[in-house]
Amino acid sequence: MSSKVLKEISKVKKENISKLMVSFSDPFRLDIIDLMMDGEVCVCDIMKLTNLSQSRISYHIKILKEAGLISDRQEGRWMYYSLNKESLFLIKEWITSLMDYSSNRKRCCE
Amino acid sequence: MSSKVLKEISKVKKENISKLMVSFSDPFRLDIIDLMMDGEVCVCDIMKLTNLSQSRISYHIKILKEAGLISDRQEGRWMYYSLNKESLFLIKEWITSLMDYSSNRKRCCE
DNA sequence: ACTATACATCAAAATATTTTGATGTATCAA
DNA sequence: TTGATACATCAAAATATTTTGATGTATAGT
Repeated sequence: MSSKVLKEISKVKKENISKLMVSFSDPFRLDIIDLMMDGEVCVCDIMKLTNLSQSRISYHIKILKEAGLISDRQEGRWMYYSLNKESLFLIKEWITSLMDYSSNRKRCCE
Repeated sequence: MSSKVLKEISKVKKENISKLMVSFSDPFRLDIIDLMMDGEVCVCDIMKLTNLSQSRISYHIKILKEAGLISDRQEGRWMYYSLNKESLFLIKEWITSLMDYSSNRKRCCE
């Protein structure tokens, strides 16, 4: 399967980006990400602010974590989650390279 | 449901971004997007280069189109698809605003 | 008018993701 | 050590997405 831009930034990164995009593809995850904009949040914060159930939040947090989008830090009984700037940078980099795609039009099927 | 950054860039744009992210969340769609990097492609091109079935490609193309990520142009029996720079810009803008999130750490649950 | 090509659309089946509710684990405070 | 809190994990159910194969539509060439 051809993959110009994605191949350029390596196979590993392609999988990273794929997971990051999946992270962003759910509206509840977008809301959770949005809550992390101000800094760290714990699951209890997210519960209060979104009315999602605890296990439901844990499920989405897990996906964000496995995508490398967030980091966690334990403090007693609380888990604090926050956004990883490196991951955001990776996506931005990819979007930028997509945007720089050559705009010269070609014909096909000839 | 709270949505700071997303709210800033309007409800309509939030839905746009959500759809764009869904577009990127499938590996085959990422491959199709990648093929469009060099300019326009037709379904037949994508078939040749990816070995996906025609209806399968049509299905994914439809999702990309509904997300506003690609434009089409008909020429005889062929449909030519290409990436929309505006959509890519929208995503980049969003990622950028996410990256600019304030890094001051807060406590919660107190 | 007939046939082939290029693609879209549809319904059913296959598959994947998400949600729920129950249970498990670690921490803390009394 | 007991009970409460904060969260993770699990299996089953609910739901959503994707794939397949068949059929439909428009265009083009003969």
